[in-house]
Amino acid sequence: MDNSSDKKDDTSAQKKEVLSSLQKICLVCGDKALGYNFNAISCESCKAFFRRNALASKEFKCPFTNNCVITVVTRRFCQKCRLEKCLSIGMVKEFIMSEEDKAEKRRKIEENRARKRQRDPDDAVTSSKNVKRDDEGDTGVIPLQDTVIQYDTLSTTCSPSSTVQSPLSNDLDASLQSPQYNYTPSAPVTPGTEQPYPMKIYPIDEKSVINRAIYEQRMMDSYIYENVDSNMYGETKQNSISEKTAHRETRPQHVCEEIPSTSTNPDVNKARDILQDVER
Amino acid sequence: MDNSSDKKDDTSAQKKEVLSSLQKICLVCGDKALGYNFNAISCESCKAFFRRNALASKEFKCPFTNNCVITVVTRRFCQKCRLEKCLSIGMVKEFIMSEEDKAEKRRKIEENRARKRQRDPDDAVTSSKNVKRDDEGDTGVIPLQDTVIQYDTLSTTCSPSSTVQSPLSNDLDASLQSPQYNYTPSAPVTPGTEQPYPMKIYPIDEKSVINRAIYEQRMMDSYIYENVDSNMYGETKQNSISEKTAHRETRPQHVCEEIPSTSTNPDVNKARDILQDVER
DNA sequence: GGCCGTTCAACCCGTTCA
DNA sequence: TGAACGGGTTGAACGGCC
Ligand SMILES: [Zn+2]
Ligand SMILES: [Zn+2]
Ligand SMILES: [Zn+2]
Ligand SMILES: [Zn+2]
Repeated sequence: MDNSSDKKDDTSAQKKEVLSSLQKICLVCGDKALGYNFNAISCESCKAFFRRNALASKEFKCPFTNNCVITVVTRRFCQKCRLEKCLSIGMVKEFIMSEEDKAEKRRKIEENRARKRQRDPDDAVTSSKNVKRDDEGDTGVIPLQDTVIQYDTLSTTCSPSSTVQSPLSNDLDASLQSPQYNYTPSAPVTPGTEQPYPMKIYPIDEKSVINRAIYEQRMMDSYIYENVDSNMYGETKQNSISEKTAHRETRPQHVCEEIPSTSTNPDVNKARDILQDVER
Repeated sequence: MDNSSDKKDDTSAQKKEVLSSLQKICLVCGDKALGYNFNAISCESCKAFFRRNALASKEFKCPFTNNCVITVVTRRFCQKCRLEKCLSIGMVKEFIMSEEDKAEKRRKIEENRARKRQRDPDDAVTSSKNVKRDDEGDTGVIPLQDTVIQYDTLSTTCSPSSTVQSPLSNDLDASLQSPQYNYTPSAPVTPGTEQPYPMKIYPIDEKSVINRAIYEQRMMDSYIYENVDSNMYGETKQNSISEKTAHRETRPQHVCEEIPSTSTNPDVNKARDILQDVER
């Protein structure tokens, strides 16, 4: 069908194109993907799905074998398996902004807007998102539309076990015994500021550590593509592309930019631990 | 300037539109349909009928010869044949919410309502006004979305809520590819030790129907992919603004959607035949 | 340009009521 | 029984920071 791309004339541009097209497939459902979302190549819908459901405290249930094949068509049919697949292909729920993060972001945006408006008063536009109604005795200055909602409150109970293990780490280790993973037990990880988080929410520090780990994971993505591919994620399309070996050097860099830089802690070991924890 | 693809896109869009208008016909009775219900294009009445009766344990009896032609007029006359037709054209009774699910949903709605009430204790419905200022005149009024938050804190067990879940793919996979998969009704394979649905047992024949639907679905899948692949995945990118109606193409879903005219599913073909008959 | 969150219309499931 | 409706979920499009 794609006769246009038949010519594989080693133009690196072309190669790259093929490569990129290969990677533009959601690892969850096979739909078209634009890039990474929460650390995995995924489509817009799976991105939204993951963001909406991964932090929910409730657990979906699949009345069958917890093995539903997720495709662009069937993805809506079983939330449980879809979410599980999201996790198994490497989406990281810790990357979802917490309520606080979101609030802060909103605040920042508002700030910027205000600044800009001040600079160009004539062009005033929408702006203020939360106007406070006076008729109600609201105490705080909090944006009213999103109540706090602690998703993690209580109920850590779930996830007792079962579920599939993330193939990612396993495959990683197995397929390429990366020497870079020789970690040594040390890791002080300065506790420093203690976060009053009641539970599962990772303090900033830890989060950045996770990011670090994620970075590594990403580095491995290309390998996964090469080795695992069709057999692992089962029947996602026919896929067939033969020149897999060609795409070695996927994605240039841009990996590090995600790291918030709040903490420069090079503690990869810990990161890995946490990551595995997370994956579990 | 890829006008060629443009044209193709156009054509395809057009075709799709025609198709979609054609498909707004209930596959069961020929009445006007609004969309999919329980995985098949069907009218409101057949939807209600199916929901009410598909899970009923009692058997209907055909007053005639089990061969009733179901039309918008005759659909009331024989429940037996109507239900059968529903199943044969691809409606899936597993998509009907279980009692448990419904209760959960009700509870959730109630919860949301309460929360909202609490937030806006004063009157309701002030949103009649659409403040859609674009240019200027910063009114200070904000859109104030009334959609609510997604993750509600603590719902314990969750459930599928509105979207249907179905193991379809799984079953499909199993039954189509591994014949050894002999699903025994007694063991729905619930990892959870507790009893899921009170009546989650699927008789064999029913299952085959599901599988057939799923098979169709999968066929559809590849069909869609082929079609979409070139024009949409190829250069969708910006896609430009254009009409809103144009976007619908990414959503191919469901079983017998755009089956051209030759379907691999005899039932659907038959349904279509009958349908045409009916229309006459 | 990548990747977050946000928005909103469409979809589809259940409920209600005549 | 079926038309009308309420509402949760989904996903495309978009805004915005980096
Ligand atoms: Zn996806
Ligand atoms: Zn499932
Ligand atoms: Zn009908
Ligand atoms: Zn009959």
